[in-house]
Amino acid sequence: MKKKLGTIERCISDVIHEDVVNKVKEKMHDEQTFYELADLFKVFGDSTRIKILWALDEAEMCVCDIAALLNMSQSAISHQLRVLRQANLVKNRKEGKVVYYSLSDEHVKLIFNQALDHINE
Amino acid sequence: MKKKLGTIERCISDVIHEDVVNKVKEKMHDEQTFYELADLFKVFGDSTRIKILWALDEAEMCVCDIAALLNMSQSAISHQLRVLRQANLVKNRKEGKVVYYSLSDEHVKLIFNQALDHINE
DNA sequence: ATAATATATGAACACGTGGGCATGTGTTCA
DNA sequence: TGAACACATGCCCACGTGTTCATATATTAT
Repeated sequence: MKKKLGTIERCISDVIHEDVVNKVKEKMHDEQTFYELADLFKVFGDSTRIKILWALDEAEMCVCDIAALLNMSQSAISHQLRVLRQANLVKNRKEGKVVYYSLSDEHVKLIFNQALDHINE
Repeated sequence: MKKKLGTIERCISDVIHEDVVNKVKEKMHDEQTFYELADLFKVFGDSTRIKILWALDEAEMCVCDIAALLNMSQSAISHQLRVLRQANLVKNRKEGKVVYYSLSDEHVKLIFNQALDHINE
């Protein structure tokens, strides 16, 4: 089964398993799905945001509370909450000057638990 | 219940819910656990790596195969495989010149599925 | 209205990271 | 032994991102 690939600079060899590659290629999701997945995980990929999400799973809290809990500036927390909002991971409710944040769905906890399972071998 | 916090520049107010914060603080995981979680998600937070992981869940593949499948350079794939190896997400098996990669455990797929659930509302 | 306070946001900066390029390592084949 | 090839890796740079600082917005109290 000879290769008839044209002038591709990468890995032109008979070792490449064209059948496998083609089979996998057929089953591939849209490019966009992978980007969306990566973007979601990107949001989880910061310890500050992880802490915020974990904390909000324990209790609804305002920005002040979270800043105090994590010993970080209000601004930093606010910026991160924005990211979490845009990713639809948290929702908020306003009560006077105070804005209370909470998780917007169950998936967060489920994903966390799977990840913890992995970390703990 | 007045605040007795010293000279902290952040959010010194009576609105802060000290009881809630303290309760959540008690239940907090180690700092390190959060970092490990974030680091794991960081690995998932790149579309190239996501594609590689997804592909390896479909079939064991060599570096060449993956590069061809994703239409990327061998170097780029190799760099990313290194990241995945260091995160213990993939394992490899050498056969002559060719190195075959595959997923190292089930968690990856489970985490993916939860994430897809979230994306699809 | 003015002051005080909770939160949001824009600009700027420091830092981390993905991938290209060049090269090194290990293996097969002539 | 030497050429060809699969893969790994170090260096580099362009780009993205988290936090700080300063400031804006919204709400309450005086």
